Parts: sequence; structure tokens; C-alpha cells
Amino acid sequence: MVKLQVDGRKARGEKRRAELIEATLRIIERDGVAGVTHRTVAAEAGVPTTSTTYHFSSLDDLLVATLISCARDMATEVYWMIDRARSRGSRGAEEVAGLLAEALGPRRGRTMAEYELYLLAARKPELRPAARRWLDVLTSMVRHDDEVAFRVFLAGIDGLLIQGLIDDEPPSAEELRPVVDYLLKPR
Amino acid sequence: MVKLQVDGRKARGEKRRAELIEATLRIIERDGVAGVTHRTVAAEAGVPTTSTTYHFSSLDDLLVATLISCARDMATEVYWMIDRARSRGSRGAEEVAGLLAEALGPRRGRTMAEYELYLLAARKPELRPAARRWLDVLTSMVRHDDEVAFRVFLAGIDGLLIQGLIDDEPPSAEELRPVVDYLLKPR
DNA sequence: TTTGTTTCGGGACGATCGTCCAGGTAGTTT
DNA sequence: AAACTACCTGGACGATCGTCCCGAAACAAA
Repeated sequence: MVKLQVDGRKARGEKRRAELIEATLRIIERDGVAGVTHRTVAAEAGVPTTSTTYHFSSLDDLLVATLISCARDMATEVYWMIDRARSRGSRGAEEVAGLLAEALGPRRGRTMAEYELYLLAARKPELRPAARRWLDVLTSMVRHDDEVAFRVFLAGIDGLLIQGLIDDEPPSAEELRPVVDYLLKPR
Repeated sequence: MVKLQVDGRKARGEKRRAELIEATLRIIERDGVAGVTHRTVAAEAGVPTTSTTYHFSSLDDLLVATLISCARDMATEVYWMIDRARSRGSRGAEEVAGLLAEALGPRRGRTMAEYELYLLAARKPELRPAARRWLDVLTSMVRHDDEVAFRVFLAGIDGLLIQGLIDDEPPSAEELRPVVDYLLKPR
């Protein structure tokens, strides 16, 4: 007989674990990876300091878990972005430009956090599979004969986002539009 | 009468300042921005700890100076890359792919450092002009009617580099070639 | 109820951090 | 030579860091 009701203790533990990961992501959005310490994360989550050391064997473990959680969100997010862009046909570029402007405007902190974690993965080999997964998922969405064009598209998106992060004021969808258009133009 | 011979003391000071910046860049290449402390930089440069606090009013100042120095190097570097690619005409893509493979292979640490400093600029407004300058310099190199294509090119380069940083083994020039080709193909 | 397991949290440890200070040294100016 | 300026450095301060320890509390199994 399989036990259907999970252990209440473990359930609470998992919940707090998730809360700590969320708090970590909020801190990275606000202060960057440099601002992540046991104490700042615990304070952000409203739990005692030692709670982080209990649920995560080290600070690195916490960052790893955060990246994995974040990468999953990114994958589904970009998945739907592509899906929406496709369903709008030739209006796809408009859709993409709008989403880029959003990522560089209201969601700027989140975008910075994602690229900081991305660079963290460049340094920590154990993080790379998680960081690479969403790229692979996306690549598998397209036909094989479009693969080069798609890789160019993804690279272009990354470049536009990174370059947009150092603008004093985030670029508007209208400014991004011609570049996205050029990027999507078939040849 | 203008004094031709500079103050020997200031000359030594400037020299050590430069050495500290170089040491900082080496540390970022090896351990990331997170590894930069007064003590690690001083040890890397082979000078006493307090030397960093004397020449740079704070750790932030040291990072700012390092980014500015690094950005200048990047600008001249990419400038010559573009120049070489142009002079080779249709072989430009080959040249670019080779340089990308080099940036992701032997010079991987340096590439990581550059993007870490880039993201630092996203968080610290006073760093943005320095980080943006080399982009502006490059943009001014092309004809106005090519500007969109050039922005796409630069964004694509950034994307390819960032994505290449999380590969377990750096991509070869041959693997990068088709993407660069597609990126440079006129339309 | 008793026993065992898991989560929780206060407190403290040594290490390392950024920064300051006060004196010492080398080079320039008068 | 004397006064001045700029660079150099050993030592130390308080703050914060990651992490450990150990008892308490909550919950499950017996």
C-alpha cells in the first residue's frame, strides 16, 4: 500500500526550502549574487539564520538550487514567448520586441538575476546542465533545417538583453523593433 | 616653462595603481568578481594589503577602475577584429569565427571577466558610460544605413559568447562558422 | 504513551572582511 | 639643510561572514 499522505514534517520542510529559494532570487534581483548570504536570505524570508544552513548544506547549494529553479521558469517563459510569436505570424517580431522591452523595463531586476546566474554557471560546471537545459528545450522546438537561423535568433536575443541592461533608460519596443525584424527576416 | 620630467613619486604611484588593476583583472579571470578583496588583490600583486586602500578609496573604486581599463582594451580589440574581418572580405566570417573560438577557449577566463564586469555595470550607473563606450565606438565605424545589421551582428556576437561560456568544452571555429555566416549574410 | 525522526532556532566559534591610523620612507621644493 | 609632499606599510578595529552545536518543538510510528 502506497502512502498517499506525505509526512507533514517533510512537507513543511519542502515549503520552507521553496521560500528560501524565492527569497534568494529576490535578493539577487535587488542586490546581485554578491548580496546573497545566509543572513540576508534568512531575513528576506523571515526565518532564523540557521534555517538556511539546515536546508542547504552550503551557500553554494543554495545558489545551485536557485539557478535550477530559475532556469525552469526561464525555459517555460521563453517557450510561451516563442509560441505566442508564432501564433501571431508576421506579427511575431512585434510580440518579441514587446517582451524584450518588458524584460528590460519592469522586469529588469529579474533579467539581471538570470544573467548573473548564467555567468555563475560558466564558472561552476555542476550548474551548466541546468543552465543549458532551457537552451536545448528551445532548440528542439524548431525544424532541423532552421536550426542555424534559430541559433542566431537566440544569440541575438541574449545580446540585445545584455546590451539593454547597461542603457540608462530601458529601450522601448519601438526602438528594438527594427533589430528584431532584421533578426527574424528569412533569407 | 612646462615641466617635462614628472614627479618620481607620482610615477611610482601610477605604476603601482596600474599593477593593482592588472592584478584585479587576473583575479576576476580566475575567481570572478566575488574573489576580489583588498587582500587577494594585494597578494596577487605582491604588495601589502593597505596598498589597495591607499590607491583606491574603496573596493568599488578598484572595480570601477578595472572595468574602465578593461573596456578600453575590449574596444581596441574588437576594433581590430572588425578591421581584420573587413580586410579579408568574404573571408570575414572565418576570421570572426576563429576569434570567437579563441575567446571561448584559451581566453575563456578573460571573456568571463568581461561579462561579469559588464553585468556589474548594469547595477552601477557610474560604470555604464565606460561599458557603453566601446559599443558606441564600434557603432560609429559603420555606415548609417548598415546600423541595424551591425547592431544585430554585435548582439549575435554577445549571445554566442555567453552561450559558449556554459558549454562543457568550448565550441570550435568550425562549429561557430555556420552561425557567423548566417549572421553576416547580407539581405 | 513511548520511542524515533525531522524540523526548528538561539547562540557562539574562528575566519575573513573593509577600513582606518600612525609612523616611516623616498622624492621635491624652497 | 630644512620644510614639504606623496607614497608606503604593519598593525589593529569592529563588522560580518559561513558554519557548527545542541536543545527544543513538532510530527510520525510503535
